[in-house]
Parts: sequence; C-alpha cells; structure tokens
Amino acid sequence: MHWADFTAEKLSKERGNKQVACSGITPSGEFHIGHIREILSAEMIHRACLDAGLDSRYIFIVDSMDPLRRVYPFLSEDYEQYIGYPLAFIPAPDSAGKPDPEGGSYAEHFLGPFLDALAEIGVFPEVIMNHETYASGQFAEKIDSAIEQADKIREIIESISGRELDENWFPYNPLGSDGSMDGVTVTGYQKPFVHWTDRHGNSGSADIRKADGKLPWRIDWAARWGIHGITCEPAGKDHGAAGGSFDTGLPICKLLGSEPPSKMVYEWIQVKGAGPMSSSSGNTVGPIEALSLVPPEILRYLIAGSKMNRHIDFNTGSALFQMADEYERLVASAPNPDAEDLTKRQRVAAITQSGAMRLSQINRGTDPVDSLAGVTFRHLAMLAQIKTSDDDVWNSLRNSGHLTDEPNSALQNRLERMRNWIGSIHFPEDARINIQKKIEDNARAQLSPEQITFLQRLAVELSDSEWSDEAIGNTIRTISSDCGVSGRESYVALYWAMLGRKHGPKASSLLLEIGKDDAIKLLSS
RNA sequence: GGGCCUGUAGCUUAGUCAGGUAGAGCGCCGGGCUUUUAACCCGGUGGCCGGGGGUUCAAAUCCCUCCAGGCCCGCCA
Repeated sequence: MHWADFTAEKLSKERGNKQVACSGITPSGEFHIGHIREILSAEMIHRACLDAGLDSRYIFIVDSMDPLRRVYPFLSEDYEQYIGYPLAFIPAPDSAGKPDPEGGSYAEHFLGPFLDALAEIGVFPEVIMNHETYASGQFAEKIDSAIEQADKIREIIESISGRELDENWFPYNPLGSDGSMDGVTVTGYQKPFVHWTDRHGNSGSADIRKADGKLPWRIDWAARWGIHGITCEPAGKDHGAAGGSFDTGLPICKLLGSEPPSKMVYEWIQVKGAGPMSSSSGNTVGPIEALSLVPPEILRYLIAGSKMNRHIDFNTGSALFQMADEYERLVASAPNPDAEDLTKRQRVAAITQSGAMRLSQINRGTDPVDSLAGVTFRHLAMLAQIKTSDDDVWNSLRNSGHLTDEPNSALQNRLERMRNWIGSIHFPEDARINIQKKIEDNARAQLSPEQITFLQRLAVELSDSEWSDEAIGNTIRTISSDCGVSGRESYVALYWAMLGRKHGPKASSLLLEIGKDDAIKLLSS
C-alpha cells in the first residue's frame, strides 16, 4: 500500500472521519527544496484521506508572526533595523533588496510567488496567516493556559530537550514599543495582559487576544495543533530527533488541553546537480526554480514514489532523464494489482505504484494516462536543441510516429520545461549537442579514407542540393552508395564530423538546422 | 554522549509493518527494424538480500549482536 493511503487508514482509525492535514512555512524568502517534500507529503495524505472517503482539509500555516532573524543575502543592509520584527509587519524588499514602503508586507511578498509555484503542482491549500490567528484572539486561551502552566512547560522542555532555559524565560514573547521582540522583558501577567519593559526603557502591556506578541516556537507549534484541530503534520527529521520539537510538542499540546497529531517524520531531500553547484557555494536549486525545470507531475512523482523514511537525492542533472522516463514508462504500462497471476509481493508493489501514480497527478482524480507525453525526455532534449520552433518539434514527432495529432498539454509542458533546463547550468554536458565548426583532429582520426572522401563529396553535392530534410537525406544515401561506404559507416562519419561523436540525432535534420553554408564549410574542412 | 534512518544485481531500488521459491528499471551484451531521430521492438547477462547467531516446518522479512554508511539533537524541513 502507498504510504499516503496507509497513513490515511491509520488516521481514520486513530481520529475518525474528520482530518486536518497541515504543513507550514516561514515566509522569510529562504525557501528550499525540502519544503516541497513537507508540503507534498501533507497534501498527498490529505488527498489519500479524501480518496478514502474521509472529511479532510489541508491547511497551510504561514509563520508570518515569526521575527526576521537575520539579513539574508538577497536583502540590503537596511533590513538590519527590522531584525526581531514579525515578518507580517515589516515592508517587502524592492528589486534591489531595499525596503519598499509601497511593496506590501514582507511575508506576503515572498508568499505570493511560492503559492503560485504550489498551484503549478496542483497544491491548493487553505492558507492561514499565523499573525491573523493571533490577531483574532484564537491563541488567547492557549497563551493563558501556557502562562498559567509555565513551570510545567519549562520542565517538559528542559527534561525532554535537555536545554537549559534562561531564568527570564517566559512562554510568551511580547512586542516592545518599537514593534520588535528583541530585548523585551516580561514583568508580569494579569489576564489578558502581559506586562513588559523593552530595550529602550519603555514599558507596556501586550494583549494576548491580539497580535501583540507570540508564543515561542515549540509552544506555538503545540498550540496550533489544538486550535486548528490538526490530525497530521509531517515534520522533517530534525524535528523528529530525540528531544526535538515533536517530542516536546506532544506533551505540551496535551497540557494545553488538546489531542496532538501522532508523530510523523520524513527524511530529508538533498540537491545534487550537474552544474557548478553545491550547498557550500550557496548555489542550490530552490523550489520555484525546480518547478521551472521539472514537469510538475514528475516533481510530484519524486515525492510520491519515495518512501517517507527514504532520503531523496534531487538531481537536476542527468538523473532527471531517468526520473522522467521512469514516470513515463510506469504510467504507460501501469501495473495491474488485480491481475491474477501475481505473487503477494508483486501485488503489493503494483498497489503501491498505482498509488504513487494517482498521487502524482496535478489534478486529483484525473487519469494518469492523460499526463503521458508519449516521448522520452531524452528524445525531447535532443529535439529541443536542434529545433528552435516548437512547431518543428511537433512535426518531427509526427514524422517519427510519437505524435499523431496535436500535442497535449502534458507534452507542451514538458517541452517548455525542457527548454528551461537546456538553458540552465543544470543541463548535463554530455546530453548537450555541440555542433562542430570544423572536423576536429580526434574525429578525423576515427575516420577511414573512404569516409573522408564521402564527407568531401557530400559537401560538394549538398551545395547544389535543395535544402530540405528529405533532399538532404536522399543526397546522403546517394553519395554513400557512390562511394561504396555502407549506410551505417556514412552516418557514423557524419556524426563524427558534426558532433565529434559516433552517433546522434537524425543526420538530415541536424544538417538542416545547421544551415547550408555552415554545413558545407564544416564537411569540407 | 543521546537518538533516528539506511545497507538487496555495476547503479537506483521494490518487497520488511501482516514470514511462504528474491522482483523491477537503468546500464551492459546480443538481435531486429533490410537508409541510424541518442528513437522503437525483442531477448539475455547479472544478487550466499552488510556479517554472525537465534526463533520457526519455513527468514531479505521477527529477535539478539557486530560491522559499514548517512543524518539529527542551535527556531534551517
């Protein structure tokens, strides 16, 4: 059974018919590919719940009340002044990274494009801005309860996480007179007000029914589980480690009077690419960029096809071919779990794969077959490089029998991503078609005298030839037999001359794209 | 130090929760398509399931132990 279906079944037994799956993000602007795994894990469990007939919601909590922690590389130094301020209450940066008073809130600024990217992979969550939950007073009861039981919470955090909490630790961080959480000391509590003094020597009171402050992370997380009735929230393995926020969150959530979701931990996803890229250089692939390179259903398949506890290497290099082609093949010849001659193992595998394909679809409930492109990613990569116009790609596919009619949206989508990929540094060099300007020495060394003669005669003959795919092809074959070189040998010679390799895409198409003058210059060199 | 995860074919892995003759893809090799789009089709090679012990009629699967690798425990998923 697929992990999402397995989880849905388990949730149904534990918590009944109503389910709320949740994931979240801090809208700091520092998004990474791991967020995709978290979000898709939660969203797929939600879909699996719906498919199992449960009443399920998928909510996406934006940590808009979290403070800006540091000046990120994409921000100007002006943001130094906003450190400690909730992301919902500071201005968005402009294109130069400077605070833009007209640009709306920082949180919204980074959230928008991210949600747009999620929509492309078919994820449409109920978005909850955490600062609004504070502002609406929904946190008030939990905050009060946390303050009343501060000693118990302190004990839970200290004993389970092994962290020593500061003497001044208080389970609520109010905003000071300037709106920052930094340097604010709590001086007392009279429901519903937390009294404080700040670093400027000012004092005041925060109303726990408003967005005047927030719970510290570990408590905030536990409190929101209760407020939103969350039954499932997959968390990264850092949260799942012994003494991590999951372990402290469970008892705190109960202490605050709610039933927590059961612990669910997923492994990390790491980026490995072909280009000059590594996490140490800071040049990694973010989720939005990943979407521009990888067709959406294939990105979903990356997550759906991997077990949660399995570490994933997200590779935007040559492994992308394999991933895309695996998806295509799997959908094209879908395993049938109902076949009669299956062993138990094969049946289990077939059910799991069917689940992975079902959950990989951008739109829930659509037939995976609709997402077939009908051509391998590798083949498309080749065509995209030698055909500058999309129509020429479609024509070529019609000629080769891959396409009978108009391209479907899945195929158009693949080509669009493919062109982005080819234009990026991530596209693998050995898949890149490098058309030679002249016949290189190492290529010439591979050729027999007869092959050389063939190329020279071809150059002469082509200069009088009509410049069409068919005419070029005919000329190649005519000269080939005239020279007494076999068809195979002549094509090999052409590929060595044009690409410096022994094989390649259809020679006549390639020559057509190179252009008459350049082609003749090349062949006669 | 505490904890989590992973070791199955050259590579990526399914199968481990519910024990019943080790499956798949890629790669590779061979063949076909009698003009080679890196296409497409067919066939084949390849694994003492990390080591050892135990439970069982039966173990990749359950238990113990050892080895190897990866990772987390600072509000980065």
